Amino acid sequence: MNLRELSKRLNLSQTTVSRALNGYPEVNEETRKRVTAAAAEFNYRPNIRARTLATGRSMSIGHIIPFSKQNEMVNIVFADFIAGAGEIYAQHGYSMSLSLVRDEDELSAYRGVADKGAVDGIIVHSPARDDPRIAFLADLDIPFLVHGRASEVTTPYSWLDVNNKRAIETGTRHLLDLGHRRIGLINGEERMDFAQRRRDGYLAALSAAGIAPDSALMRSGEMSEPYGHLATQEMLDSATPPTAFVASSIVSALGIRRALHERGLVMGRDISVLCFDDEISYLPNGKTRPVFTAVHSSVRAAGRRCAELLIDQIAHPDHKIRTELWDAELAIGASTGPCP
Amino acid sequence: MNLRELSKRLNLSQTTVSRALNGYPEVNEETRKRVTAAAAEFNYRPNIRARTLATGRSMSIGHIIPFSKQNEMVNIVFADFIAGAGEIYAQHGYSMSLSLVRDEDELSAYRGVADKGAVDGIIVHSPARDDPRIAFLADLDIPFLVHGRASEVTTPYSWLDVNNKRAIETGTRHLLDLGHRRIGLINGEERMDFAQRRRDGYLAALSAAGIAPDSALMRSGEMSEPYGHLATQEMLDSATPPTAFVASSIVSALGIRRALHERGLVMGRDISVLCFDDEISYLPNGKTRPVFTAVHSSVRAAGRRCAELLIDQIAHPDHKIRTELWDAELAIGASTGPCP
DNA sequence: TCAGGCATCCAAAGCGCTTTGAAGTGATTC
DNA sequence: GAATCACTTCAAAGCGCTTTGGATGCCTGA
Repeated sequence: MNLRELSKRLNLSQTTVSRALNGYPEVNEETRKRVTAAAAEFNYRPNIRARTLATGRSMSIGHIIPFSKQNEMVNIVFADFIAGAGEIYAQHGYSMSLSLVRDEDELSAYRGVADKGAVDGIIVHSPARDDPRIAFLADLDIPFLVHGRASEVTTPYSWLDVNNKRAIETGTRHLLDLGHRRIGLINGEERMDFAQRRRDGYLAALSAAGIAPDSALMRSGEMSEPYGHLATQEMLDSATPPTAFVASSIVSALGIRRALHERGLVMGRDISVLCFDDEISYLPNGKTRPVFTAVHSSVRAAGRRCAELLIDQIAHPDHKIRTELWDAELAIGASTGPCP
Repeated sequence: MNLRELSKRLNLSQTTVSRALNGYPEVNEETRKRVTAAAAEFNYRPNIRARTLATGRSMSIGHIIPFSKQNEMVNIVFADFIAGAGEIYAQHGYSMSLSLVRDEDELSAYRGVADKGAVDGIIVHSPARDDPRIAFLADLDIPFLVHGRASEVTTPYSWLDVNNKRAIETGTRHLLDLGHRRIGLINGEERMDFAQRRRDGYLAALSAAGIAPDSALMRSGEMSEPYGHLATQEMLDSATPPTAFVASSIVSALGIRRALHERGLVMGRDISVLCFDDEISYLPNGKTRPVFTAVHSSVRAAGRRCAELLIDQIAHPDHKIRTELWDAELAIGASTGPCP
């Protein structure tokens, strides 16, 4: 049952039926009732593909999600970001189209996203510092927005990011204020822009306190529980172990906690732990009394806001670039205390 | 630059240009070269919307992901499932379209998925026991496959599921074999089909060992770290605390571990913990020596297989229903030991 | 010489919608 | 009585591709 068929049965033109169903004003109320009744009776549902071609808009937003072949990991925060963005999309009648693209894949692998007309806009996740996707998309002349930034990219582009540097700088200063002098950093992979910025924040805080960085205290790798565990073990085994840790993710922090427990160390007393907390829904840090002292910023809220910004950008292609920098907040939890 | 424009410049018909670009045999090699060269030169990319309308296939698979308003959670395993499915889709030229649908939303909220022509097939996630989506989709007459099952639904449908009952039954028996008699169950929400089946497995194992179930030892709720923590605390505070726990997820198991540590209890010695492990990429349980004794089954592999089954179903709409039941494997880790 | 076959290419008809521009009603106004 | 207007409705032209059902020319073999 398509529009032509339906309009024939109603003895009306396709125009009228289409307008009746889409709520246009120039159609008699009585006619509209007849039409909607018939549509329901014959179980008519418009073909979205045809509509999409006729209107020139696909009402769909693409998400490009990198995932590394190496560790077969999708970024931890992704599910919550999507949940936030999905909420906004639903409100505006958009749907969401995903492409998981391996690190090593060609840019041409953005099938279903970069294809002309497949989506009305694109959100880019977890950019690397010199992410080639950004120039590629700018060239494609399609609205897009980056969650995060790519410091080495010179093309202008829209983005929303957390002030990662300031966040970790603040967190590290908190540990310094507690008297810690040897602070371990367990970071994400530093080709990722956010990881680089977090390291910068860590270094800035040390430097402000007049402490020389020690490369033995800085690790970067996948943000998984076992990596946090491993890195902690190794640092604690050194001759001059750290008295505190800064973790780039609450997931790595879980690994730190496990390593400390195994050695009978009490978190917040013997060793302090501070982490960046994206407020992942199934790993909440506790509202009133956080388990981990953390700088936190809701990735779900970021998803919502990115969706809003992109939709706005699609609606008004005139003023192009928009950027937003969010500050993370420090919340003191049970995992930090004065340097013993 | 569209097909017509391009064919004009080449002094060829649209037919020939289209065929040249899509690799049909009935076009001169020389002409094909000219065409591909011109396509590259003018940066021609076919409009996917038009193709989709002309071919009648959207080359896109929809995923319906429920998420509960209540706890604002997207199922933990979702990201890895998607990563697996996405791999297969990429191989077959499909893209992936997501709809996050709130529990309380009407079925009509499946915009962009149930819309006619938007997708060629659908994967349904985390079905409830009487999930209304299944009958709805069967009615829509579109290929779909359920990851999991819905016991109370009578309409036949395709599915892939883990044998949740047997898995937890096996796990529970392992604890019983170690001498445990009071075993706590920390389950997911039991309107979810898998949670119900896991409870069934737990009860079956107890019953086989001649142990009467104790409702004080059975909890169900969101599969988050804090819930695991809370449930454990409460059970340990009872007059007759359990000596072992069965957790429905590795995430709840993390909460159990935290609660035990807080009380100075050693996991695997004082209290045993067994969990169901979906092999989430950033919470791996350890290959050689698992942290948790667990019944495990890869949700990423499930994603891959679901994608394969659905694509096959789309290609051969004739033999309709296909089902697959996977067995989870028990792997002994460090978290279980003889009842003290 | 001509039928038949092969290799290329093409015109045109969709796919199922939206939207433009125009036209058909009565009712109202001058 | 003609002109104007608001309200409805419609025919038809796209949107940009794929695909059907021929054409066209050239070569082969009888």
